[in-house]
Amino acid sequence: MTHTKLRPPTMADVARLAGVSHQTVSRVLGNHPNVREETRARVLRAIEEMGYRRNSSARALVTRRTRTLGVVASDTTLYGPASTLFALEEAARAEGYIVSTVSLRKLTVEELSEALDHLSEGGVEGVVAIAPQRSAVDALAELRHPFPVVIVGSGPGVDIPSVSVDQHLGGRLATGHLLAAGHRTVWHLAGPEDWQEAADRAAGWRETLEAEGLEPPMLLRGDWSPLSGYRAGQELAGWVGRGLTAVFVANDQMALGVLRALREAGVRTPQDVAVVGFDDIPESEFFAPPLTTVRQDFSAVGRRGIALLLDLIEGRPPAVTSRIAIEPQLVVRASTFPHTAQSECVPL
Amino acid sequence: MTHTKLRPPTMADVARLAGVSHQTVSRVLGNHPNVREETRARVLRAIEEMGYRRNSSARALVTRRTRTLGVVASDTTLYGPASTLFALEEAARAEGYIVSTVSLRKLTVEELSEALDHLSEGGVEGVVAIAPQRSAVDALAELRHPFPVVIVGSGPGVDIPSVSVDQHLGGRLATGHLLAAGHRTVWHLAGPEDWQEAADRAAGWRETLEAEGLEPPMLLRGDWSPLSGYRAGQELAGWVGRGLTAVFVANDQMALGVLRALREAGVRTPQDVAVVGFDDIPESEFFAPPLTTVRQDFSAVGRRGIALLLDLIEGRPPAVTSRIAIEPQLVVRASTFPHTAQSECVPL
DNA sequence: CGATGAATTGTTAGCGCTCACAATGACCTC
DNA sequence: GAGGTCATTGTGAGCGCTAACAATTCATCG
Repeated sequence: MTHTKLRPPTMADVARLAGVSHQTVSRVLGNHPNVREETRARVLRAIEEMGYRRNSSARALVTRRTRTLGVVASDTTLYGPASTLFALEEAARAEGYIVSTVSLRKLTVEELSEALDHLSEGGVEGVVAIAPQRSAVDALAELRHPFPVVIVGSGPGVDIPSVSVDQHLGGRLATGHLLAAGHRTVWHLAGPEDWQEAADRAAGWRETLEAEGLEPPMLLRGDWSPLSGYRAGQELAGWVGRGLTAVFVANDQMALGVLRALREAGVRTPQDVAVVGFDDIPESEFFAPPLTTVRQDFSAVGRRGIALLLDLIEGRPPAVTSRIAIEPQLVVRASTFPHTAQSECVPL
Repeated sequence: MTHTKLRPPTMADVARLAGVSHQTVSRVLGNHPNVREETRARVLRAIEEMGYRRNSSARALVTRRTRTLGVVASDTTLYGPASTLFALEEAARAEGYIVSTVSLRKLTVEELSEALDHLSEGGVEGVVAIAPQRSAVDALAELRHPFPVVIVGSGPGVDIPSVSVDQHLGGRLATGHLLAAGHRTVWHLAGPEDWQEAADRAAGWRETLEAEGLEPPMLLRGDWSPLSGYRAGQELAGWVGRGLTAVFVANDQMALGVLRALREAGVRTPQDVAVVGFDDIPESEFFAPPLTTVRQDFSAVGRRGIALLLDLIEGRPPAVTSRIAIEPQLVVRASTFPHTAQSECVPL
């Protein structure tokens, strides 16, 4: 542990010790080719000896590059946002960028505006916003900011570059799977109205039913929490025996609540009602019963998001398009097939 | 959206437009008292008009303060680390600091060393390490770094300032609760050996039993995952009828796996075996049955961690002590009392 | 009415680094 | 051996800001 309050050594100090000019030290640090091997070694020794580290502020001042990206997120203790955050940081670090994060409790215009200001003070070169609500996207579109912004987690909406998972396809996969299993229709417990993902999943569900000439049953809404799923589950339990045999729930946490409500109502899963979730959180495999769900590749979202943002920062034309959609994947478990006792993905 | 590639306006540009010196602009921005009201207004108008923002690098260079803190974490998609991360960022932002994060997959010496280097390049003034493994703490103690480091999540260990929840107390609370409910003894499924938290929880469990003159039963180990809990649960099921009526599981995710294994083995919870978890993840309330568990105040950990780090950075003597422990809290649900159908904390 | 001090504003000097360019010297070529 | 090339190193300027000090203005008072 070495943290003296004295002024840390500068490049000039190192240069003096190594008997060269400060510029030569800079060249060594910058891996400039034209430095004699012996000189380089001497400089490196001096750096080591003094415990020298380049002053990032001075460097940033002259290069006009802070190599720092910002991320704005909310609900970061939930699996989805947490995974996205992780993926973004990892991808950014691989490109040599630092990531500064702001985690909001709510994505209101005021909070978003403050967050962007805060990050701006931190000197970020660009920002990724994990903004799954449409209202947040709209707010973002209105805000002025001196750097490029990429949205992650909301599909096409306003005119801001975005990366997201193809939620519509996810909804089709889930619904199609249930129909293929022989169910006459599929009910849906959706997420909050304002969420783009919720809307897209619901749209995928509705269109799949309509493509089969089926009239979609009443749509229920939750707020992503297990509690809201539990309440919806109680309502759903009342429809068992009146045509309800399959439910597509818009996320795994709500599905957990639904499973509990059904269980408490004496409804068996999957014999009486099959349930499909969305997200594939690590716990899903161990629910009662293990949950069939739709897995999203957050890592890909993170990589694409960072790549897109860097394109924008560098002024390059964005790689392919600036509206990137990533394919989700169905994971079948016991909550839809009574005889699939275990996961098909991670066999026990 | 305003991000031109032209050089952004400088303080001098603003000064020219406002008809003052750049220093006066600096004074306005710094809320210096001795600026005439009319001048201040003129400067603010010019700032507004040009969309001026202070260059943080130039500022940091001269003040020698980046107002940036670093956080190193791993397993950030898990509830505990994610909550801690969130709390740390929120606390730091409240103090006007930016937070740069590095999320590692494993806390090896190499990864930690690279992480600290990376953050150092980012110019952090100090770092909070969410390092629950003892090996990580040891590694941290050996690493040289030019800024103070605070550890969060590992109790007293090496000579590094730390903030953590009193895991030992948590273990006592859980075990005491089961004994008070009339169980003759309590089994324990612990976390990985290397984790300080796991060791502390196990120690609390063991000492509570020993204080009652009881010989602690065989200790089982998992890796925090539901899968490892499931496997341990299968083993535990074999001991039912041979003195096993209560299990204290070191986290909620493993408890989920235990519950599933018991259920599959035809063992009822809590009638045959009572189960207590640890963490109080949002899902716990909806497990089958709802899980009695120990809740940790991550928000307090975050605030205290940041406060401690800032004390160190400012060179102040740390507020009280540099070994802070925060009290956890028992949350009783149906997995220990058959007749408590619902949570006592969040009534449905 | 000129002196006194407080309020307000301006001037100058770096912070530590990179960039552009200049200088040096070794080594060729004709 | 004069001129040219290349590799290597040094010099000077300036990035945009704040801190210290200097200068100016203005109200106040003996």
